[in-house]
Amino acid sequence: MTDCLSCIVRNRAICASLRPDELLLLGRMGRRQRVSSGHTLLWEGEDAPVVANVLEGVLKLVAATADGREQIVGIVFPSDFIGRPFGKESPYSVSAISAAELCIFHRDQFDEFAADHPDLQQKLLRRTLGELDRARRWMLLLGRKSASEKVASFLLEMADRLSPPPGAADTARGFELPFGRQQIADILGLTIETTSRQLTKMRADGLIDLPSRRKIVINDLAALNEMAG
Amino acid sequence: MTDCLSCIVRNRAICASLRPDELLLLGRMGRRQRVSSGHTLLWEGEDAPVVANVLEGVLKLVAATADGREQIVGIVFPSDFIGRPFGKESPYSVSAISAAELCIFHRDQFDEFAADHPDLQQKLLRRTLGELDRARRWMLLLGRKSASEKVASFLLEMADRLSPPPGAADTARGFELPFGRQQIADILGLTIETTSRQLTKMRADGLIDLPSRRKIVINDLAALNEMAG
DNA sequence: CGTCAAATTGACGCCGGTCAAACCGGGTGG
DNA sequence: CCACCCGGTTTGACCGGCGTCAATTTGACG
Repeated sequence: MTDCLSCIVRNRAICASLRPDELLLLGRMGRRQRVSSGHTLLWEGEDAPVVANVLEGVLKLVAATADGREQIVGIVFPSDFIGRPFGKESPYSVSAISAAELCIFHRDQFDEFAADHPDLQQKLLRRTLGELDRARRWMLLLGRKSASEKVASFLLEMADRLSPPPGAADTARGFELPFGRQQIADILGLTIETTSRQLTKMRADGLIDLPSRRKIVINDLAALNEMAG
Repeated sequence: MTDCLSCIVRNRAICASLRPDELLLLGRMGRRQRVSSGHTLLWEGEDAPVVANVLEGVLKLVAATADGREQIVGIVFPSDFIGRPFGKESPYSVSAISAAELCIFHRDQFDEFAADHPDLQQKLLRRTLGELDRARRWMLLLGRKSASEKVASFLLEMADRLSPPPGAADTARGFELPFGRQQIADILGLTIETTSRQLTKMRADGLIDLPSRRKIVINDLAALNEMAG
């Protein structure tokens, strides 16, 4: 049985709204599962029988055109929720981009449980409203920003979401992306070449350092903010 | 006092979840308001003290860059809900693009009411999840589709959302857009010139007719679907 | 040190943006 | 009824940013 009380995301996931006895009930419905990097949980357009909380790792939500062009439409971090309550099929696919651990529920069981627990449903509503806001800000980026503005905006958002908490051991500024270049391109609606060129130019201009393939160090936050448009 | 029982959107708006006595309570909190085309209800980044149901008319949600480029990030039709429950400021502005009638609530009063009415909150959650799905499909369009694919996708979506119900009086195929060319461009992340050129080309190719500035008649649905990518 | 995928760099072309001019339709006033 | 006006739209000419294709370099790992 799943031990929810000691769960790493106990206080951050939607479960935080539940009392211990309710948590026990939900825990009985859930099942922990490890998935390896690259594994696809839900397929675009297919029936989506499960929802889940993310305990560890990072996943991407991907929409694709008929001829295979891909756009990443969401990034899922630990304590985030995935799947589509109250809907049969997923409008995008969900894949792990790192090894991940999930807490999985059958969708209809979860829906039923949620209907009986308004606080859980409110947490889910708050989260969904936040995701919607984020998606809409991203639409501005995709529709109206230039390549350099896109990359600058991306770095700022990632610095915000990924920077280690201020008191962390590594005093080294900077953060490690969970993405490769192609995935950054798929997030920004660019090609991998354009993405790479923009990053190289920013390094040449001294705005950032790129100490390894996936590490980013921001040298000039103000200039980056300016550039983000 | 607002008479909710006879409201035009009684059965389609989130209020549909309420019993007559609950509706009476909510009705006391609400206030009907007409706004004229062009009026902006909420400003991007400013405090958003109200939420509302749309009874009549069409509104747009707009995000903008510092230098004035605009992207429409949502379109709001009758029975849709606007505003940001559980959040102080609006991440985008909301403006009427036709004369409109709204049913307005103070945000914190509404939040409180919603917390006590799980069915209302569930309706709101379902709606928000639907909006999120729509926003994400639009991200694919903005990030990865060509101008012709964008315009074709737009026409199909509008045909779907705006076509008169099958048994309507006007047997004339087609529909009337609530947008001008500039607004279509702002929806698609294009310029007005590119949008205009694509529409003209589609007419030249016989895919559509443009009987007046805002009317669209689709002649070849299959070809349009093909073109949408 | 060898291997291989990922990333970078370069050369080139095209789609869609920019700027400018012409056109259209609907409303107003003579 | 018609001339005029004016915002919205269309059309044209031009050009630059970003995509495409291809070659090279890098760095992680055995």
